[in-house]
Amino acid sequence: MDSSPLSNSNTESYAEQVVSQLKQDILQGYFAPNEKLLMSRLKARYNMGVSPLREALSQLLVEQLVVVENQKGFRVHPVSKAELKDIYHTRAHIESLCIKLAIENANDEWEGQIIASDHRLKKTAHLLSQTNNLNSEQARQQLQQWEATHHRFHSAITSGCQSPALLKVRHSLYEKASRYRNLWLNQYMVDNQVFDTNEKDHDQLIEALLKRNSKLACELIYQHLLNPYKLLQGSEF
Amino acid sequence: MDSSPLSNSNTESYAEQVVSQLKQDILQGYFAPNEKLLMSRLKARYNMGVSPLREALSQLLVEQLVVVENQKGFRVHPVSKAELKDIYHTRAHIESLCIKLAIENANDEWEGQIIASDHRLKKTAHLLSQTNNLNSEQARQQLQQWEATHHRFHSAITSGCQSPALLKVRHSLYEKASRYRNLWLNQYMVDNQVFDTNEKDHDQLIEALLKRNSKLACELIYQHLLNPYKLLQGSEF
DNA sequence: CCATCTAATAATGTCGATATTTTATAATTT
DNA sequence: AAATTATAAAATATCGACATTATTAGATGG
Repeated sequence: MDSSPLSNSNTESYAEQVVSQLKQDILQGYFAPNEKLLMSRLKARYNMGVSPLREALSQLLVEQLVVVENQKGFRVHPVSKAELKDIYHTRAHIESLCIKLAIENANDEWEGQIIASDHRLKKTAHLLSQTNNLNSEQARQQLQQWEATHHRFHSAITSGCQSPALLKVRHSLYEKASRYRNLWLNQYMVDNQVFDTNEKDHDQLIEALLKRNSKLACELIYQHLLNPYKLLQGSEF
Repeated sequence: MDSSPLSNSNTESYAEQVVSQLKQDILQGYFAPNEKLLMSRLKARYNMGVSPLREALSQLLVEQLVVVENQKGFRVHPVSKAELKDIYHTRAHIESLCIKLAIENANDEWEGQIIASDHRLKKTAHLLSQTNNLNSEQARQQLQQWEATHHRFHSAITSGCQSPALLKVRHSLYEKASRYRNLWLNQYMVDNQVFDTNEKDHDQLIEALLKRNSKLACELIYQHLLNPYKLLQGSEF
């Protein structure tokens, strides 16, 4: 038995470690879309040989975060307006489906998690609203915190669908959508108006959820998830 | 330019080749669920070194066809009744969604593909109905042919949704469902009754599609895709 | 000056070797 | 005899090296 509660005693392989790092670096835009991923550079950055790197890239290949061409190595998956649209709309459909199923399985535990994560999110948003300069380093961190909390709120709702397969799809689409957000969302697009709208959306959604109004909840989440898309749509890149 | 019409002049890497072979071997049950995938054995079977094999396995890891534990190597992904249920139901939901969107985008080209692939499928089924012994080698091949044609029919319908992301999800779920079919479907479960029911399902579905009756079509496809699940549900394994 | 061919340089994909860890087997103790 | 420990065998994860292929830079010719 293991004394430390959350530690998984068996160590992670290099390949497993580098998957999450590489993924972060692609999602957050450290590597630009379509950028060639030189093995020499990756070896230096992550301090390991080619074998674990290629295994990690093979995984990201399936997740469509990188592309490969034989004898020409790996590149970061390109971005396009068409893919942006596809990802955001598919994600909206999928999460809508999650919510429909979650309402069918609704129980007290589920409701509790929603209320709790909504509360946490409101607190984080409140903190952010008091930050004057949204370009400061402090604000950057708080925004990231808000993002994480926001995601946890949505996860709390969708996890009620009780379908690992569907949740895995949802998560994959969330990641890809977040990449476009990180790449294309200009700083000045995020203002207090956005957070206000978000909070209103959530309040409406929660009301529909608690009333088990499936149709309305699905429609609300669908529109809610398309909000960032509408902002991104006009972006140049 | 390339003279031979379909040849992609750049050769496939070993890793790319072995992905599809390994996948086939897992989906068709050559490797049993949970079976340990010894590198020595894989090297001998596919005639290559560990590097391309590990890269291929890394891809199948993301597709949840294998699992890995550090320092203990790869195993075939286990099966369970819970996963069987999840996969089949999620697949039914996803394909239902595909059809809803396809009807929204409906056009003549789409209708044509449906009619054509339905025709091909009926011919294949007719051939099969004339085969007496369903256990013969000939029948086995015809059944596989029917499966492929059946899949093409459904692909023709769903491709109308025009969403690469959604279709990718659908395909992944199809593969995983086919694994359970191959592993658990007893020979004697497939009889002419099954094919008759299938044909009736399809006729109803096509009628709903052509009439743009989205609600009905979604309900029909959902039930249609759960048919094999109902058979498999009771299987021992 | 631009295009084409050639030489060099660099990067890729794969293999074999190695250190480490796990598993199987034998020996020892209670 | 069962359980524990020690030993041997096997398997894994990673690295460095090599052959092959792609890319770049330079030279040649139009």
